[in-house]
Amino acid sequence: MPTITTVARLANVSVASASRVLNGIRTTPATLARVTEAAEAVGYVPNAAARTLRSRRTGQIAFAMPDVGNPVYASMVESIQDVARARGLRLMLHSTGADAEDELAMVRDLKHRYVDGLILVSLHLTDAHADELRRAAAPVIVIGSPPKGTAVDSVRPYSRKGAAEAVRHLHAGGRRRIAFVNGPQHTAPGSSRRLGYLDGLRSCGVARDDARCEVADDFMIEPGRSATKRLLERTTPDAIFCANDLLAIGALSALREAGLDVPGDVALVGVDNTTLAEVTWPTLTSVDLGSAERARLAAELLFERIEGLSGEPRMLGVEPRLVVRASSGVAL
Amino acid sequence: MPTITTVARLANVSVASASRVLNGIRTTPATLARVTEAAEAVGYVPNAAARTLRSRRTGQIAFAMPDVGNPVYASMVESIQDVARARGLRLMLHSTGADAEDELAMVRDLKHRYVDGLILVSLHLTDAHADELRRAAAPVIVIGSPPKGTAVDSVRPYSRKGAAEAVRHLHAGGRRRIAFVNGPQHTAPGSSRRLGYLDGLRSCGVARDDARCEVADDFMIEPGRSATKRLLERTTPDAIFCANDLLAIGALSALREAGLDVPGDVALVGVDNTTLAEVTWPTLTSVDLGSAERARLAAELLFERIEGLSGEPRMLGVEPRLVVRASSGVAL
DNA sequence: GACGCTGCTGTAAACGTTCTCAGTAATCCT
DNA sequence: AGGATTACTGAGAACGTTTACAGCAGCGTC
Repeated sequence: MPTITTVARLANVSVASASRVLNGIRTTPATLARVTEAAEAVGYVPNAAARTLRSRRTGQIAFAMPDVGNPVYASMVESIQDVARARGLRLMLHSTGADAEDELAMVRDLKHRYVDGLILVSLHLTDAHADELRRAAAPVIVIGSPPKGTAVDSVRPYSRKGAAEAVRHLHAGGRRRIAFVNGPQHTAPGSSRRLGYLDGLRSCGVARDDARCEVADDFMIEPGRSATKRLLERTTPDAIFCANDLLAIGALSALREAGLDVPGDVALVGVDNTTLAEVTWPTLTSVDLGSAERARLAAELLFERIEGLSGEPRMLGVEPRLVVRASSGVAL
Repeated sequence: MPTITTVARLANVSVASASRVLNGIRTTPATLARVTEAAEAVGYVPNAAARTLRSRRTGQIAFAMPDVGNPVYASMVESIQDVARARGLRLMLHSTGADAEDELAMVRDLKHRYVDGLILVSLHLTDAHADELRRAAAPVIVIGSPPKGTAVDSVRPYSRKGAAEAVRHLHAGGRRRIAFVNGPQHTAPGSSRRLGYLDGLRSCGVARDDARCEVADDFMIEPGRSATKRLLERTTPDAIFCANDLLAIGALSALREAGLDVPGDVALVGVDNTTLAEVTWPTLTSVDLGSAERARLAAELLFERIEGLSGEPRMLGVEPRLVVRASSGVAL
């Protein structure tokens, strides 16, 4: 494998000169030509480890998310990859399984300095996170809602607002018995979507009825299905707001099994506006929390930090947007 | 940032001894204790670049696929990540957009030695690929069908067989006008699924009718939709076999627009058995080509090569499996 | 008691870059 | 023409590890 020394020797210059040419620092046309030619001739490619060791830049960033299989995160990966590619950076992926310990390990691992920074999606940021984030060895951007006072850049969704909007949309469509299928309530999305649901009811003047709320074990299809079944055993809603699209898809199948028509008997709204929402039948009305956009912003915040920007932690948000499709039964 | 020198100094030993302890090479209990303690005390973490530079191992592998957004690849990522994590390796992701030049660049980039190996999903392996793969700087495993004689380990799907099986399934369900919506034919999946479709017809004794074949620009939903529309303009099939699930989902929406019932009027079968297949209505019968399994195998082949295994290129395959759901209109 | 082992340890080289610094050649100005 | 300035080059240190090698105890053997 040719090294820069090989090139220098062949071009009859010092390694320093070779390095300069290879890094685009201006030199005499003669040396430039000789080095370029030599590098070309031996097929020289700089060694990433050596370069990193010396320059303290890896040219890599990491993205850690709960689950690669979830289309929301897939879309985030896509966004980040776009930005990264534009800057010539490589993207390292890590699926944490929403495990706090694993998330923490990820932050701690930054000490190895194998990446220049990290974008972390966490559903539930604990004090331990805040602690670890404070002494992180490289810039970290959190996608999610860190508790007040956590010294970290973050990009958050306005879940609560979006959820309320969804409820109002259902109400405007004439629904009065609006149920709620949530994911785990101790997570940030779980708790804020619940608050949003309640906000929505309140702003429509509908009394809250806890019998209409059900919690699934996880933000996934199958848990959504069984939660909806439990819900239907004790109440007959004319609409269900689900805390994300996967839950909504589960609900769809439970409703279908129960012989209920969507949106005829029960209207349905999800959250996240994943690609799945266009694929179901009926197509799924969903609150777009701007995942792709949030990921893009996170990537850009990260790059600024990597470039050396210092200063107060920044907190960005992306406005929710209701995407109306067939499942909510409201004409456009 | 503490380095191994810091630790050595604090423990009052040489860096060599510190290194040995840190790498689990046996020493005197006394030094072991002193070094471990010192490392603990200063929060020492070895520097990845330095370690890589010296040991020529990065502890990273790369996975390059056409498109992160496609659930097939997402499931592959998941599989690979599982295996990688079990071995303490990190996973680098790259989305090529199915661009041959980008794929080649990926292989060439191995010369930078920032990963120990690469798993490459390519839809269309050219001679240029074969060439580049031969002189790859690190082990590469291809998921796909490299042309005969390409010196590379590969894990391939039996698309042709799977496609034929799908056609026979439709025929067994009483369908006689079985159409085919394919993706780009110059790709490996495109051509082999086409051959499989023809095999299937032949083995059922149904005459081939090119008017029933349509080609979409890409293996995606929207192209599938418009291809199906074109198809319906000139013929009235009672079944459509689509070259993958995304095309099938597009077909579903075109059929619905045309007022045709699935599976009543037209039966539908896709390929890949993605998570989407369970989400559509009706649920989608699909040929499972074992993506997750193929990815897992690829990862394992790769690790063996990284461990230093040499020898003839190996070629693995995974048997297809038809997963019957509602869209094909055949009782289970 | 001398000798050869065995088992640790420390010194120092190596991995492949980048970059500071000093030196030299070329150019400019007066 | 001579000094000041500029433009480029080369030597060599540094980045943080791992590891070959030599040194040196302590030990058992004859």
